[in-house]
Amino acid sequence: MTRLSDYFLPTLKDPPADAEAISHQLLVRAGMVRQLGAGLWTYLPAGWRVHRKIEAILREEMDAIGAQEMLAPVLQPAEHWEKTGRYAIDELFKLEDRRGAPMVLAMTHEEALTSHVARDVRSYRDLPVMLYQFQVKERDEPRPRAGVLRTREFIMKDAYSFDRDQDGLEASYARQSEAYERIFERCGLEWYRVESDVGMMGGSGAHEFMAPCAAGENDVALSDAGYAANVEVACATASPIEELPEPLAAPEPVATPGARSIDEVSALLDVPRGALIKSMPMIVGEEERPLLCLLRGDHSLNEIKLRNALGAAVRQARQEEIGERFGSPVGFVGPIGSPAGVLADEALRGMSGMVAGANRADTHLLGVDLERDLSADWADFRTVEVGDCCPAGAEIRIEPAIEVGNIFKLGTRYSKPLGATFLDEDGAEQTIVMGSYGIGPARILAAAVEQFADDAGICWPRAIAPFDIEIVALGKGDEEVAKVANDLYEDLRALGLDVLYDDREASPGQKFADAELLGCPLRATIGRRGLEAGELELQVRRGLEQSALALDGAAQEILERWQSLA
RNA sequence: CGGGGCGUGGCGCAGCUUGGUAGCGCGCCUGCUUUGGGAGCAGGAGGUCCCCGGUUCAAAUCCGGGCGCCCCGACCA
Repeated sequence: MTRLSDYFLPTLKDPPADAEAISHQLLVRAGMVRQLGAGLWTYLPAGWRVHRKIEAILREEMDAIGAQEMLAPVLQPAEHWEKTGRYAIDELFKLEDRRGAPMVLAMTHEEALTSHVARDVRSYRDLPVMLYQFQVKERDEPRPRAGVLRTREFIMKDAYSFDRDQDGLEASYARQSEAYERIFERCGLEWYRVESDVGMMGGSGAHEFMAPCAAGENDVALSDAGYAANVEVACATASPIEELPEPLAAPEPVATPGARSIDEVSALLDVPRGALIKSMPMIVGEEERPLLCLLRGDHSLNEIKLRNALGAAVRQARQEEIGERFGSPVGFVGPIGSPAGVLADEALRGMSGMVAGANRADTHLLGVDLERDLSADWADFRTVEVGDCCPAGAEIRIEPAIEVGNIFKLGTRYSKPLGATFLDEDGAEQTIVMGSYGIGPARILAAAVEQFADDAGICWPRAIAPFDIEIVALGKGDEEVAKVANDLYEDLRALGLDVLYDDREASPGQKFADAELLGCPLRATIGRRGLEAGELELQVRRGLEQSALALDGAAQEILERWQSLA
């Protein structure tokens, strides 16, 4: 019997001073997690129960699509990471064994799993295969934050698909995606699937599963027409600029002494910020090629989109490089007459009467029309903004969300360097086509706290609550109360519910407060008052609605109520 | 990596400016009373004041160095 009097659930009246995020505060206060170091968290019994419930759901859904559970080590020889070129990643923990051999702590398991498949899969007959595990990941995060949301060590469900060709990958990817939808639905989260950047994973396509919440680290662009994308990759049509200056037959210089920023120039010339052309000196790729990137003055550059458009790494030019490579004083850089290549953002198409830097101190040009005045390359590399229009014409809004899962089409990013190949029907050697699919149970847990908490504490979705119901017995030493509580406990257990029994010698207020903090979906209160009427009181945690229940047949009634909860 | 903040009993904090007995609330232990919304009374336990060094008769307090943690940004499957 799980009695609170001997269960390790150290609750706190006040949140730790350094906790900011709601999930951070509540998980600590409710006695579910404790911090061991920056980004290093221990799950106490109640918190671990939630984690395990989430794992169970993941396991069922992975098994249901034919994925096979296994386990690979966290500590790995560096060799495999050198082969895939990921040994240089800053977030990768590196160490040496006693012989001085370079080792790493895995941040994900593509190298390990792909190596095994490379060794043991030889024939098209062995494919496709989908493997998964729950395993610790280690990442030397530059900044762990928000309690359990961004940590240096965490458990991930990571799955990997191995197919013989792109069609196979597409099918595996679709199966995983559908499983993910069922998983987040079952966990009771509010969630959506968005297009995402492939990032350091490499590969040809990716989606993220996002749970909207205040503590979210990602910004997601959404529209009522169903558009959903991480702002890192989101594309939209810009809202037009009102009151553009008159177009001119040709660009004309204008004195703008000391006006180096968009705001200064806009104020000095009395034109909207969007009438300016923002010229951003960038340096592209290994070869350090200078490139002048042009944006509407009120827009901002999205380095990820730019990198993806160029297919190369980019960075902003340093102050001294601007003079040397872009031939202009800082603050007056512009496209016309620029020695560097020019790449204009699509939002500038068709605009005339624009203001741009003149590549001369204290001077700008009026009446610039990019398509008329120079031949630039064009691409979409601006960050979308609230009020833009999605492809279906609906207005874009942006909200914070936490990434709870992601799926990647890896292609041959790992199979090629690790030699994961097979022989096809014709005896020809082919490279395996891969996908990878990750979910962080801790993030599901934290997102659920964030999404459903109220002033009193956590309100767990039914499927992942540490316990289904908490019985609160009132009245110290009242044997009848204790007996009724005990009986109810056993009856509910027999019906398959997880029950927590608060049998402590604490005041009613304290017990109620702790129960609401922990957030089990139901609370059954048994006290003298109710007993005399032959009743107990049932509280639904979400909404705190209370009702009286006849003691006779209470367990069955409670089960039915529980089944009807979200 | 840049900016800011914090480190004093389990939690939240005061004390530091102006050096001299380490304090408050909550929690914890014991006893009695109390039991439908964080109870009352009485008694009690618990602190290398983050660490190292310096100044001083004397350092939580002043000085130097280090470490840890949090927040913002950069970064980030």
